Amino acid sequence: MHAESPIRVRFAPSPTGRFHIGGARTALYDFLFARQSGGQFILRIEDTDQKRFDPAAEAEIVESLRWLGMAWDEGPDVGGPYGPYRQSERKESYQLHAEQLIETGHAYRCFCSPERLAQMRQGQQQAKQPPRYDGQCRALDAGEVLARAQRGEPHVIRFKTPHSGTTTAVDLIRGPITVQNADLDDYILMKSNGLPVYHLAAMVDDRLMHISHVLRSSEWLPTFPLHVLLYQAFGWEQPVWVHLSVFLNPSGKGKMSKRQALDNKGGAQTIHPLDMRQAGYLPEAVVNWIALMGWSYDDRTEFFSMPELIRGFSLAKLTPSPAAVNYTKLDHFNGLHIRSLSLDELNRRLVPAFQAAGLPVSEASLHPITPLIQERIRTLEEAVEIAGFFFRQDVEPVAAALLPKGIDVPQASQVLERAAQLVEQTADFSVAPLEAALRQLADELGLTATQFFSLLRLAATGQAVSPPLVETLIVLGKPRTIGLLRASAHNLST
RNA sequence: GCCCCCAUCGUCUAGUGGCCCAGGACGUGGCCCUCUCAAGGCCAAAACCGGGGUUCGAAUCCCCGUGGGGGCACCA
Repeated sequence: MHAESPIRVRFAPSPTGRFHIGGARTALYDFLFARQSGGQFILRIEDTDQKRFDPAAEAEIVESLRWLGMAWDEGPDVGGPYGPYRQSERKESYQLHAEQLIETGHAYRCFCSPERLAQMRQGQQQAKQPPRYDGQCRALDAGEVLARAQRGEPHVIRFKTPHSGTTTAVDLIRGPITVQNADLDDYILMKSNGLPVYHLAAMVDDRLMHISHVLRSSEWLPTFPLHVLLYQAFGWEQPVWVHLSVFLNPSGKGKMSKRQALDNKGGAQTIHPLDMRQAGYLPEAVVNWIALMGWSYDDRTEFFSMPELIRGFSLAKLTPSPAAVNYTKLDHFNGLHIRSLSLDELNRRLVPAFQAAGLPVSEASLHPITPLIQERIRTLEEAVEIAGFFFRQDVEPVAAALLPKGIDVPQASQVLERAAQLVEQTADFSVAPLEAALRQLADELGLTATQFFSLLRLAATGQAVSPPLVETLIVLGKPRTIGLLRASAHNLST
């Protein structure tokens, strides 16, 4: 806890499933804190559970963090001075530390079978007792233990939790938390397969990797005292502990989970960063959004770029209460970030969205369209909805049933023909003159601008909603505009 | 059942004893702008969980309730 010691933080996910925004936020706070303090951000993979291990999960973690713009200084792929950075590759270290605990009287070997433990737990639950190890192996004779172990009898190593007294664990944002040691269990530290459990592995690694601040989910609060006890048993100085609040479902009821997030209709509500990428969200927006769930800067500033977050982040402004995920706010941030992008940058990011929809778009062909839609879209996906017609050859002619109020079929046909003629005769096909000419024509025809432009919009785009019409016609070009207007005029006259 | 954490508008939050009959943002409603849709501008409704203390004074401190969340695995 020395102020002078270098700041080192780690994000230590377990590769057991899809990577979600809860993990992303923990990583983000780690990253921000490390960057602003000139410290190191370390990625450590906690893969000690063979049963739940999923090789695809580590790839998703890496890909997600990269997409979100968080680079780590040490990790399984880049190495570092305290590697390896995968716990499955650090077995010996855990074994050594467990042995040390046994030697110092802080741990013991337990030969109880999983079956016996299950039975014991069941009995305790029926008797409305808290399920805890009954300590049968705790006082085993040293000679017997040695003999059984040497014989190869399967066993685990348990922490010898004090039966009396209290333990105080200090969380940076919650203050001291004191518990009765009697309420704690003799937790398993090493499984019978020789692999450590989180409690041992994480503490040993944090120590060996010189982690100065531990930022982790508040799911660890219940076993926080055990972790402190472990540090004390080893005689180590503790890091600064920071437990981050959990994310709740949008309803505020229950911990955020995949199932409930997907239950909400609307489809776009995913908790996975990579799905957000696919749905047309900007990494800048996702980062901005998750940064503000559990942390705040002041009483008014909400828009942040990554550099601004690095500058403004502070552990002191973290909040301890759980936060319900709010997707409309994500949309809002995405809109803000889309509008803050340069035209060229937005253009570049828009191309893949159109291509994913099967439209033949290039950066060059999209270039004149991007400025027309920048302030109209909230996701990159929406760009396809609003401007996809530019690249489609199958725009439907106006149907009689869709005509704007106050215009009948013969009149509509006539208006479109007149508009086509006007376009044909316009020498200077640019915004100001074309708009002036069109408005004059609307006037001559006795139509309001809304009626007139609505009709043209339908004919030129096949949509009731589009970018500004005059600009749209210019991008479409003279021949295509004339063709589209006449196609509808013709369609309505037959 | 036991243990732990949390508690300000619907949601995210500001607030660390007087600046607060509580500020911002999203969303919602209205108005303006306007060729549609947006964007933008203006306005509005909307909260200190309850009860006891402490104090000249409490959203802020303490206690008790209540509510919500988390945990109680040879998972992390």
